[in-house]
Amino acid sequence: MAKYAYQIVKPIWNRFNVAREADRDSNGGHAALVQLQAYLAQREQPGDGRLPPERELCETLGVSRGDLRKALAVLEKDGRIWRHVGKGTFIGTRPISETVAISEIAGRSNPSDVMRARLILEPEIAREAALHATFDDIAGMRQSLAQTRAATSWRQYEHLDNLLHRQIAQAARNTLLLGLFDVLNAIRRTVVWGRLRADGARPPADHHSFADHERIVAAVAERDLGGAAAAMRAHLQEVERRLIPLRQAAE
Amino acid sequence: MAKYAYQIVKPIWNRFNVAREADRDSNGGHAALVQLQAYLAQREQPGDGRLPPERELCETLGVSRGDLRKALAVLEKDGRIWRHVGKGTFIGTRPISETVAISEIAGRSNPSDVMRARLILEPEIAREAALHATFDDIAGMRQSLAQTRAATSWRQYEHLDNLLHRQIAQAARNTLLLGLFDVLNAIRRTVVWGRLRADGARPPADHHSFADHERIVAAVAERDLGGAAAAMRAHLQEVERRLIPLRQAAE
DNA sequence: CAACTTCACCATTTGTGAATTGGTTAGGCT
DNA sequence: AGCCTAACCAATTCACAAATGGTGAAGTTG
Repeated sequence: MAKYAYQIVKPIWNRFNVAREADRDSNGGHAALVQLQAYLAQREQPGDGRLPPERELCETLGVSRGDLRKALAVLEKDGRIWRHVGKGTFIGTRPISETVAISEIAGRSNPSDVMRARLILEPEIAREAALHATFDDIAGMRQSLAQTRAATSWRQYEHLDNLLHRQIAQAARNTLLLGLFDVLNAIRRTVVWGRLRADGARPPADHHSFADHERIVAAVAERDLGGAAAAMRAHLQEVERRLIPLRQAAE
Repeated sequence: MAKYAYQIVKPIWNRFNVAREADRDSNGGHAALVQLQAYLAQREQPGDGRLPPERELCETLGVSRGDLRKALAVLEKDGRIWRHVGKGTFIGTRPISETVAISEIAGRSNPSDVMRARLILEPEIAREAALHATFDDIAGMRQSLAQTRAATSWRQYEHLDNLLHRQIAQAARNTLLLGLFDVLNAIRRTVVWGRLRADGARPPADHHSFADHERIVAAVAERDLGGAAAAMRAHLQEVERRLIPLRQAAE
């Protein structure tokens, strides 16, 4: 299966070998490097910048695998290629890390950081939601709102609260903002992990969040951009205010 | 392979069926729900909170798969279980994904989404930076600023521009905001990948970004919170304005 | 003896195909 | 009209083989 097209480079080992001075030692590696550079230079670009496997390439170039690896190591240090076990050898710089570890960020963040980030992101997301929400979005929010009031346990309430906030983020119709919201949310849940409320089996009927949430959804439904943002900001500030005594009690 | 131990619950279908009033319709779903709740209640916790597959469980409980699925849907909506195709059904809340794939978000985002998100995040990050930046932070920004002016190629300029914006985010002294900035930045680089400028070998001396950046850094240095946010917002809006003709030219 | 060559082995990744599992639909039945 | 059954669909998991860079041990050569 010859996926990758490449041409054979005639060995020019001897030419360079005898021409250089004081290379009684380690000239093999240098010759392989020259061979490899010549190979790369005359190589056409197949889009995918993958080189043949070492075991093939060393035969193609007429050098041993050890020497080829020395040459490849030089090019890798220069940033001209990058390698990975099981993947192969590729031309160019190593691609940026494809994934972000939630726990890594969460481990260096505290609840205050989380609250600050929420206060920055979520009001503006609510503003976008007020601009882009569909009727179905709003209907879904109203349904969650009603279910939130009917929650019979804090656990169920927090699940529904989560759902409502995410519905708002989804209504913003911006997958990137939704992605950032999800990242922030995952970190929040990691940071406040285990911080359960024990003061009552279910949220009281006059819990501030019910009215807060209603104001937010109402503003979104009325396409009141500023009102949605303000309502969300007020809600989060109230949540923050209630969080402080909890933290003090934990000390 | 019976990985999961569970006991058979004797059908109590009839008891509930005849006891309820006015349930000539849709009592099947309710009976299945009661069966399922009884099953979950008497079930011991095997650490792994996995339930048997639907096809087994409906036989065990003596209900049809359709009714079982209705009951499972209710519990899922309550946040008591979570399900996923190919994985199974599990007790508890859906686990948060430990890693977020950049390309997954980037693949569903467009440059407009990116710009909107930047306009939301970065001005507020600049505000935080104005509040928390140390002298070393500001000195580093000024150095990057000077290097940006001295860039000899667009590629080098963009590298330094990147660095400056990240220094600002770092100065906010909020690892969570910095993490969100990094995520956003990685997505931005993926979305606009390959959108290279061909109109000149290096940025012109009167490029708007130079003055923009100077205003931002100056506001941060003077601890002018609102000024830093406003300067960053103006900068990004200018970037956005310059982006539009590029997009039109691409059509 | 020092360097090179060759070979074997290791850890990671990729690819493939079968089996599993939640989600959905069509047909028949009560 | 609603329920049941069966079949199918799509996503996931699992096991296994092949591919690939990384490493070291033995033999070879000058």
